[in-house]
Amino acid sequence: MKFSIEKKLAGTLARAGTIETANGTIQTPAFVVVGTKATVKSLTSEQLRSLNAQVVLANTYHLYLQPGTDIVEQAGGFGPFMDWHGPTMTDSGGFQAFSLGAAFGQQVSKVATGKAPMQNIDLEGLYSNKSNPLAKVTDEGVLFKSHLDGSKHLFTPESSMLAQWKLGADMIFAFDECTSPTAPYDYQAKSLARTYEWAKRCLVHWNKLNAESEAGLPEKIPQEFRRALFGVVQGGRFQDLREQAARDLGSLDFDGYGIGGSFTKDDIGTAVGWVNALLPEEKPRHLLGIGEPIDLFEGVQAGCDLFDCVLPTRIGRHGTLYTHDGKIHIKNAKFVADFAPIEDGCTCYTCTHHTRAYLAHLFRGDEITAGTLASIHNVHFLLRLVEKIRASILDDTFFEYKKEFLEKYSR
RNA sequence: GCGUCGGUGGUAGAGUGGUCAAUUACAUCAGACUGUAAAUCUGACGCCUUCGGGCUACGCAGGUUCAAAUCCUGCCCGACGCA
Repeated sequence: MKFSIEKKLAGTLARAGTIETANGTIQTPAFVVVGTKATVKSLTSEQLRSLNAQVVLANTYHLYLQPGTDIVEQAGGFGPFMDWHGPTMTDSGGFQAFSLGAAFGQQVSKVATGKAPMQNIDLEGLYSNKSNPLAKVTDEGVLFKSHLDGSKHLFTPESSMLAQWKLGADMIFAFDECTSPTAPYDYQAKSLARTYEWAKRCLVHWNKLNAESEAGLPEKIPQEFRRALFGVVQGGRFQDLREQAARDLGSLDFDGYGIGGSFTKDDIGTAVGWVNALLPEEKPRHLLGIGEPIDLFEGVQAGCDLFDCVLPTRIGRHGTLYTHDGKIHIKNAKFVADFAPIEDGCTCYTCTHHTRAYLAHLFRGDEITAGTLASIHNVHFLLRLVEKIRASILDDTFFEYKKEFLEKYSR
């Protein structure tokens, strides 16, 4: 992998650039579509190509459990397995330490909502084993109970590197602990220290795997074809922890950085800015799991190059669609006889072929095509949005575009 | 015509003297979802309310009872059986 910065936006941390990989080039900032189990839910790889998706991210935990990393390796990696031949990424399984651990059975997500996210949460319950979670974090690694069959599996930095090696992505993430936005300072600090130790172990093991695979080769693999390892910055909502993590990880020889973990809706841009101000400028930064339109503007402005998010496909499947005037719930009664497209002027397949009334009908009838058509529209919406953000950096109209978009979107 | 069974909220279908404005499911109306335990989950769902409660309701009309969706009588309607 090779990252080049094409243009920096004056007065901000934002930049536009390119990431070259063995499987193609990514224009950044870029929105990475999430294909957890080597499929973007409800979409075929052909549809991803039609949408001009640039890069797909799969998940180590899910593919390790099913069908198993060896099967994926035999297929040539998760990209070829799913007939996706562009750039790829895999997440390390670290997020599942959160979603199957502290978040299990709680109504917390990685982005806390509300003005006082630390209140009204049962911390006692969160950090005891009351909710009987499927993941338990120790210094050695994370002990998972499979959500599929209850079987137990230990993920360590080393096993995650090996699994990701087999999954074959161009860019992979270090194994980290994604903490809850409700976790108190003491826990965040303790977890951060652990994630730092894990980061070093990941680096060592990843280098070992690479060295072994290159041993028999006549010459060294050129940088752009080498597979990349991204370190993951944690630290919750605390400035000192975030900055410490950025300095510590920034001094290690990672190819790029992921920014993970906890935020509140209001501090995404701020907290990310703390981090990116300290991370090495010449390496790409991926804001993990973030993808509301507003967050994308904030993240870019704060210096992020890559974003991934399940929202477009998840909320799409559940009947919520993006428009430039804000989100709409297509199942609402007012759309049953609305024969306009989801959004006038939208060039996606769904909008150029189908009406709101048809979508409303498919959703009400529980037809699986509803999820597909909605996902096509939502993914198209976010991909085009980030493309426009990129263009606005290149021609110095970022702030005008941001203002124009947000005024309409959040009106 | 006789006999049997049955008529419950938008639908299906529980309940068979008080704890019933009535289990549940579906439908309906809304909401949530940010490195996917997610084609998922949550709330509302007779009318009114100062949120204490009040009112009207289980085919219709009467009756028994302190109390009826639940028991009795008549009527109307439906299914099946016998003529």
